[in-house]
Amino acid sequence: MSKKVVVGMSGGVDSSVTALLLKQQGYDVIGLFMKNWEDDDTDEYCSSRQDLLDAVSVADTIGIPIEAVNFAKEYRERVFSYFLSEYQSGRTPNPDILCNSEIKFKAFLDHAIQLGADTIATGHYAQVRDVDGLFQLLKASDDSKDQSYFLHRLNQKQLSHAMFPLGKLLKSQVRVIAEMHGLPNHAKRDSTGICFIGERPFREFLNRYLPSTPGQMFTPEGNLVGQHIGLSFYTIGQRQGLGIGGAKDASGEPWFVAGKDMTNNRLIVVQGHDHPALLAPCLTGLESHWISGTSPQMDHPYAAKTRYRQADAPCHFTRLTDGRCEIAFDEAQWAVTPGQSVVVYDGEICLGGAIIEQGHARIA
RNA sequence: GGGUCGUUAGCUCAGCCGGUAGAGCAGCGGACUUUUAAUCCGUUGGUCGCGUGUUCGAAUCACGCACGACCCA
Repeated sequence: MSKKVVVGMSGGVDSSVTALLLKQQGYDVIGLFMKNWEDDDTDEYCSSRQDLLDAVSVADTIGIPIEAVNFAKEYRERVFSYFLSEYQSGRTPNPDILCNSEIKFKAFLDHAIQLGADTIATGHYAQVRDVDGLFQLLKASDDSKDQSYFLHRLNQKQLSHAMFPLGKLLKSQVRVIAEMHGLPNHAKRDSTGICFIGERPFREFLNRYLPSTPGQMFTPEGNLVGQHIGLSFYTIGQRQGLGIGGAKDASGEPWFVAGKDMTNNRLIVVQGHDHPALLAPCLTGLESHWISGTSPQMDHPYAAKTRYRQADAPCHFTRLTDGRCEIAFDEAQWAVTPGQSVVVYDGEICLGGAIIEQGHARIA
């Protein structure tokens, strides 16, 4: 009897090819379609019905069973509530990281185990390596699609049950495979936006859940330069949506969000992409999570990124108390944003990371 | 009361000695992207304060008016 693997199928090309490859390798593959968001099933942004149809169609083509599961309650409780409270506190969370550690590799994994499977597979671009019983998360071969950033909060148990069959493939190869095998969604657009919620006018979406408290925009020097609609609706490094054009001493350069003064409800903005207030050579992190179970070494050169799809930046790590840590970069990083995650790499190995508490102007 | 300067796209401004207007920012759209940003590409938009005059022709010259800033009394 072949090994049973449950594949999370989204209706997209990546998870479809994942299922296809596992089937070809002889696994007993079961497809599961997750529906985790149903707040606005009626409106135009809900594409999950089409996604389900695509997933079913692909399963049919491949010749595997598929069923749908609904973790909307879990998603709302474990991911979305956090997402909202973070925004309300003025930070910029990354819900998809939580979605992986709490939904796909927890609720979904548990469900798969109940179905009699020992392993789940997803269409993530990343790799797992078993080194004498210690599971490592590695970057994908296709560096431009690497999604280890989103998976850095997985633990040993979760990784031990995970497979990422696309880890050694290029995205372009995945599309070719899909087309070769006649998968009906081989040309479907890559999905973007928050996992399960999708892409949508973000302010409008947030505004449905969060109160907006308008206030004023100031420069660090204390000059009033504009009005804001509520601090929750901005993030560090943001340029668009500020509505500031032409000031008295205007250099003609665009304006960026450099900070938030929550107590006075003020948005701090600066002019020019390279303004020093946007640069931080150092940051402190909260809720550190290390995949191996132990934190990185203090005197070892690592690389880290403070945002998804950012180039790894050389840095050094310092462990602090209470799950906090400090990361000092060789070169200052642009728009280090509280609430986002800093993810640490040792070469191709993703070590884990922490939630950014604050960027600092100088190394402590 | 007198004088100087200013009034051009949503904002800040450029348009030399006349031939019916441009740039940055903002805005909008697209690309990139399973967070949010950034970045890149493209793009809308102007009775040139109002009136009269000079001229073949005025945002550009002259005169008057309005408004604004500053200066002298």
